[in-house]
Amino acid sequence: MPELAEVEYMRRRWNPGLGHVVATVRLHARAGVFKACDATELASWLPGARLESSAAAAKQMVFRLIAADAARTPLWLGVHLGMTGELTVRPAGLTDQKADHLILDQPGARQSLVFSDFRMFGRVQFHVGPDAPEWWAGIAPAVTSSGFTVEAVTEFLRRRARAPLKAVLLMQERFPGVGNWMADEILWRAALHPARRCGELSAVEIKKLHRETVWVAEQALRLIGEGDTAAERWPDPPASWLFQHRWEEGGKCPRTKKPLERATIGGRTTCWSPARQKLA
DNA sequence: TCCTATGTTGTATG
DNA sequence: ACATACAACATAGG
Repeated sequence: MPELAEVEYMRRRWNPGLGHVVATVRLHARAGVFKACDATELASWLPGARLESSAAAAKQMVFRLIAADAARTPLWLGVHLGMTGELTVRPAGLTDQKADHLILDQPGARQSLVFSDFRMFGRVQFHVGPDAPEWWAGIAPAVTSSGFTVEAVTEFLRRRARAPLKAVLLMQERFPGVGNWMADEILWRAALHPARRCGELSAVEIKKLHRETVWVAEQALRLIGEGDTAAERWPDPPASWLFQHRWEEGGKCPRTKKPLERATIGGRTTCWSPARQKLA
């Protein structure tokens, strides 16, 4: 499920754990969920550590802890939700579920912090020491930051001149946090056909693409900021967004009221409004 | 049975 | 070396 704003929403779900000590850790190292980290190291460092803070960037989350050793060693716990990952806070004492991968018990708060993901495309990362690990420090500047410039987008599109716009918007090294629905939303608002080749965009079109990328990210973040993280799901955007119509059969473009189209572009199911987004 | 799914990565090909 | 395309990963639901 999770793209930029939804990842931020999931991060906040573990907020009740801030300031509390993780007494015990239970991990179920199935499939590839722990393949990006040393699960043994994680299991030896986390017990006794206190959760200090958390942050999200792109589709990555980091939870910062202070270890229980005399040196108060900083710990970095990373979570990527993949397609179906979830973070929850569970009352202490409940039995583990089938899709649970990592459970941090905080008896002082009578709760456990749980990472579950039935499809197992999610990833846990772990790093010990004062310096930020590459998987966190190496994330591209947020699309809502001053580092996301029209010039950077222009250069990026130029180097990928033959690729369809849709495929390039999904590239995390320039559009961190953008996923399938955000890419479609951005292109729809910018009135750009998803199959357009990146190299053929005018300066004005690139500017529109940049502006709508920022807008969609900002609005999505604002929207989920109003949501209750104890709820089943984050608040969906209003009906004026393509988001609300992209999956429904016979869906209509909220702007032109003409039928939407769906096809695989850039390897992903893509929805667009032919009346608004032209190829030529 | 076959198809789909809001993600990333490894591999093949150009 | 770089850009591009696509199978693979693993599971559930229509």
